Amino acid sequence: MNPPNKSQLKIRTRFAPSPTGYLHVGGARTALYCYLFARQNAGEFVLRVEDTDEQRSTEDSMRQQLSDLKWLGYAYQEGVDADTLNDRGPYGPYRQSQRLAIYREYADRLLKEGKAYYCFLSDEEIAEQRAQAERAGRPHQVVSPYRNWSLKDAEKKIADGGVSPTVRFRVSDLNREYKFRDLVRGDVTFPSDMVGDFVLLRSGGMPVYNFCCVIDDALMKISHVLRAEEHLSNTLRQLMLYEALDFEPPQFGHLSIILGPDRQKLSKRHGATSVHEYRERGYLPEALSNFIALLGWSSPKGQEILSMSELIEQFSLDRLHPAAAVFDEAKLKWVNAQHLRALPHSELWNLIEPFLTRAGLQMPEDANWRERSLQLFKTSMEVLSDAVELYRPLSISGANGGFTVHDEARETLSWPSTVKVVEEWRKQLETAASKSTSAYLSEEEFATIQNNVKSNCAVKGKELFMPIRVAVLGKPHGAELKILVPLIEKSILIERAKIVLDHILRG
RNA sequence: GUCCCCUUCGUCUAGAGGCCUAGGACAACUCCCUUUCACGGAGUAGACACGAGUUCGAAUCUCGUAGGGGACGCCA
Repeated sequence: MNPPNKSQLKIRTRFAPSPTGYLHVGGARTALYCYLFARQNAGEFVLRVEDTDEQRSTEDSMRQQLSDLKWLGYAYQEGVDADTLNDRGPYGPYRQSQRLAIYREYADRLLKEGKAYYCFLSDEEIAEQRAQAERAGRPHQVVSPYRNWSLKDAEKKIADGGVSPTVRFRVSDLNREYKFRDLVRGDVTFPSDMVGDFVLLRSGGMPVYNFCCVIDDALMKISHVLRAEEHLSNTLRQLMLYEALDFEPPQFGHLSIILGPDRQKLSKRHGATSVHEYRERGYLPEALSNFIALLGWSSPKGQEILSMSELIEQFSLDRLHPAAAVFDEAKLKWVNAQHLRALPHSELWNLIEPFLTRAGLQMPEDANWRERSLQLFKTSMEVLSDAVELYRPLSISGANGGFTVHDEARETLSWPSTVKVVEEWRKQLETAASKSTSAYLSEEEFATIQNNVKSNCAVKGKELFMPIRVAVLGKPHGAELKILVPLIEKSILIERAKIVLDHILRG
């Protein structure tokens, strides 16, 4: 169990995505841990949108990310609502672009107290400085000639017009070490000269990440900041700001990053990186959560398959692993398959149906038919989209389920007995069709037919089953015939047998 | 380049100085079940990055080395 923060009883976590692109699986994991930790401690989980990058932020992206978060089920008490995009909660607004006045106020305060200053350096001058530092092998830090200007002089220069300065934090006077205890890494120490005077407000007045982040976390009373490891060194700047602003810092925990198979930071060139893609491919939200939870955390019971409520119950900060983890899709698939199989059939059907519909397939309405089909296919599915190829031969939407004789069938078709078997299969089906008005064969009828084929053709084993399966599916491998065949209309079976016969005759 | 972080089977991890002949899971392989495919079951193989130290004893503590990652933005 995690001890409460000494100065704050209420645990409050936040997830603060920037709406540029899709929700990344790494972001999802951060959100998950924040959610789990808050839930487990009867705390609050806040969603804040960090949209201070005017160029790259889009409302579309925000909407998308919030919708993916909702799909994952990480409900937050406060923040931007996924459906209405309206704020919810007492510490709003929750979009940084709507908090500009707040940031300005604190910037003015720092300016007045001499902890920050106006800087008139141009992009070109900064680039030149960096190039020089590079050549000299010095740290790439900005040294502003304006750092010693008085606020009055700077304000006068601004009043004269023609300039739009940035506001920089004055770290150059600081000369000390900043220490903090990271929730996942332990004690971390940074020397203050690790960073140069950094920007608080851009020349347009738009604040910068490190500045907003500190103000918002403090104002929103966040107790625990769990975020990705790439922010570890930002913590130094933020600690300086907490001090300058006289805010009490939260507890920080820096989560290891997620790597691709080549041990580089997971990115698009590794394949799917967004929650959205996994959603579209037919992964279950509980399974994705289960899998990403295990990337850097382990169940104290050694459990591999955990439901959301088990995650909430078992999660703890002290089991967070500091090393980077490789995203292994094979294991994700396995986890998904486990969750899939545990689902009640009615629910499973509701989940696969959209995939079938999107693929243009149509299945019988009959509940019993659906039940039998799921029974048959459930163990062959790892992701929901696997249902498409499994169900395609059962579609009643015309075009005979897209039936074709598959390449895999070549060997079976080359056997001398195959023609005989398929021909007999067709004959038996036609007889059965003429005897009963039911569209489908019963399991018993199929058994009888199969037996007739067996004795009339004097074949058994592979020579019996494989040709029949080719006549049903177009390939020799697949589901068990005695359950599969009664799921397909007799007329369709007859048609397929004819197609296969035709195929053999044409060579 | 500078600073910070990290390092156990191919992958995710367990491991808090003796319970470690290093455990589990995915993947791989073998066998069993099975008319096929899958499911399921049983097994096999496979790791403490390296080097010093501390200690009676080190995967576990310390220091170095190497490798990987991150930061050094008017991105977040």
